[in-house]
Amino acid sequence: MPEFFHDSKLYYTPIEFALKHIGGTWKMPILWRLHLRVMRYGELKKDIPHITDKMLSSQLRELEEIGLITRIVYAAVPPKVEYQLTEKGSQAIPVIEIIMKYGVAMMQEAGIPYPPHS
Amino acid sequence: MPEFFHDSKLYYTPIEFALKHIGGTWKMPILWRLHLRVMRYGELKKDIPHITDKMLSSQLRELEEIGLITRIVYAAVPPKVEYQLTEKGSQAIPVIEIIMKYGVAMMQEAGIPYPPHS
DNA sequence: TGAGCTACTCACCTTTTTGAAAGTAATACC
DNA sequence: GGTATTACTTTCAAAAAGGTGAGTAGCTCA
Repeated sequence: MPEFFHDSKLYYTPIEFALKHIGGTWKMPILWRLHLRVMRYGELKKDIPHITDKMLSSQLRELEEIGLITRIVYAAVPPKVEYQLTEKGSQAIPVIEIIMKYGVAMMQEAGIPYPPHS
Repeated sequence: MPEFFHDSKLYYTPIEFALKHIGGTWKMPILWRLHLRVMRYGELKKDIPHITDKMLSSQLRELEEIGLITRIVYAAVPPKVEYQLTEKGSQAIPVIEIIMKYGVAMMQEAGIPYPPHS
């Protein structure tokens, strides 16, 4: 059985392990934006519709922990913090891109227009 | 805001919509096997470690509902039911493949051997 | 003095997903 | 009659994910 432990969690497949890194509702939208440019916390929050502070900061922390992004703190008041994709993080971008394209294709097959008129 | 409804559920991104089709712990492992060959319920159950009857049958029903697989019932006792990937389902295979490869790459970077000796 | 700014954290709650265990239908075979 | 077979369903429980609303630090500027 191809199963394994990592950080005291049991995984069954590489798929599960992959989605531990980039899965959930918010991780891919965050990574995608950070691959376009370095962004501050507040910029991400404005740019990602509906995300809450709790989800944004928890997901950023998780992404930092597994090494996909870097957190850069500037000693200033009010605070300034930037997030940047790492080399490891950039490996996720082609994966995210193909999932996005698949999603758009499925939407078209379902008759949903996208993007919903600009 | 690029958000939309489908089947009375609100989606924020194409990524979310894609993962509605192929996301969760079990859908990709199922689809991957069915792309290799047509399989019976019991064969899938034996081949996918740890999956329970509840998860297998519920995931198969969801995949059938959105048209990624076909359910073929033979009038026999005891029952015989086969599952087959549809044309629409086969569109998901390249996506699954790239996620699998990414998962394996992440495992190697984490020092986890895969497959864990055959 | 007091409001404003930024990047958060915390406690609590609801929803969604997954799991465990048991039960069922219909027929064949002993 | 009793057992085996296959493909399920049902109920209850647990865990994981996500959402809500409020609060905080520390300095600046009016």
